[in-house]
Amino acid sequence: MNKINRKVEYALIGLKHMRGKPPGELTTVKELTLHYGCPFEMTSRVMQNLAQKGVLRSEQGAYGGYQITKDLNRISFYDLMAMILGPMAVAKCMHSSELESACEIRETCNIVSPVQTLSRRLAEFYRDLTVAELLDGRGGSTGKNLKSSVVAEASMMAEPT
Amino acid sequence: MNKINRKVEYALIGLKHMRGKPPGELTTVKELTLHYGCPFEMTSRVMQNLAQKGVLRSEQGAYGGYQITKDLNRISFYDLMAMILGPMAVAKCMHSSELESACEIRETCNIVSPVQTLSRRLAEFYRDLTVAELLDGRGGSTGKNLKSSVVAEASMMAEPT
DNA sequence: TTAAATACGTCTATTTTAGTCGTAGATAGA
DNA sequence: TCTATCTACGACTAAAATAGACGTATTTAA
Ligand code: SF4
Ligand code: SF4
Repeated sequence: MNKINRKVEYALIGLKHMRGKPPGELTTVKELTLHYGCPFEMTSRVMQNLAQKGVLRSEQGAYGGYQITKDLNRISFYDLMAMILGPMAVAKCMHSSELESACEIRETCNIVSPVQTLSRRLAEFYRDLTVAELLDGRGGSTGKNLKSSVVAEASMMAEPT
Repeated sequence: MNKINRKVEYALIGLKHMRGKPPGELTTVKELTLHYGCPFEMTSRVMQNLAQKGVLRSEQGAYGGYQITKDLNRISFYDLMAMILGPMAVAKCMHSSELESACEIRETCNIVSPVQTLSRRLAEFYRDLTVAELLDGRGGSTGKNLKSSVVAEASMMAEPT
């Protein structure tokens, strides 16, 4: 459950790879597929997305490739996901302005407010986490959780049978 | 993206419904399907899961039904999801003890550590959020985000084209 | 004895995600 | 100018996860 999207992983792989390079040096998609075994077309598409959003600069033609142009400290993980997957919608009844794609239960639903709460807080969480923070690995713990021992009780449980 | 699981929604619907009742009064699945239009079999299964985990008490036979037995303040949203969906695995390479279901990229992957970081922090987030807190709607904001204006910059963007 | 409920294994349909194919366009260098 | 090598992108197919249905057994109050 709650699996991270594969495209987003490829984005992280690419960004991590490019970060370790001297400034100005380009990276081709082929290079990424050879190093990490990620599928060419998909990775290519992801890089194109990031280029469109201004995170990368693309250079076409022979000896072309991609290059990071934006400070990864200024890009939240939320942004990264949104660039690749579009805006986050935690449930069917959100962002569905009109009738289209709305939830068939919505009229009688008693948890719209809770779900909106969840959506808000989850977005907050993702926006608060920068891509640089993630890639640099200094994400041990928020330290915020010293008070949560009250909740930990029921946490050990197996898969539903 | 990041859509909440439907079964979990049905669980919340059921719990919210039962919370509004006088103690001792039972709730049938049929009652839930009539009130909220959620599918009978699925909702039934979800309630069975919650009963097995001790959140609900089930009474069989005619005039049977379900009843909340555990303090929802002591159940994290993480727990609720885990009861219904099993343990959270943010990526293929996690919790896959042996060769089975492991990521085909794992040997060369350069982002295992970042992904583990994400996993840890996300679990922390979900464990820190109680079901009661969610259902009662007092989940405005964590107030923790006053420092995140630096990140908000790139947040307005449309779907990938 | 019966009606109404939970319990649960298995199956099918739908939706989402992952990955491929084919082609067009840019550019450095021979 | 021609070619190798790259990005750009629309459309398509395959695989996996999610959502839901069916069938049947068991429990229990009336
Ligand atoms: S169930 Fe309620 S909350 Fe979930 S999508 Fe439908 S309406 Fe929104
Ligand atoms: S890509 Fe890297 S992080 Fe993601 S699953 Fe495979 S190994 Fe784990």
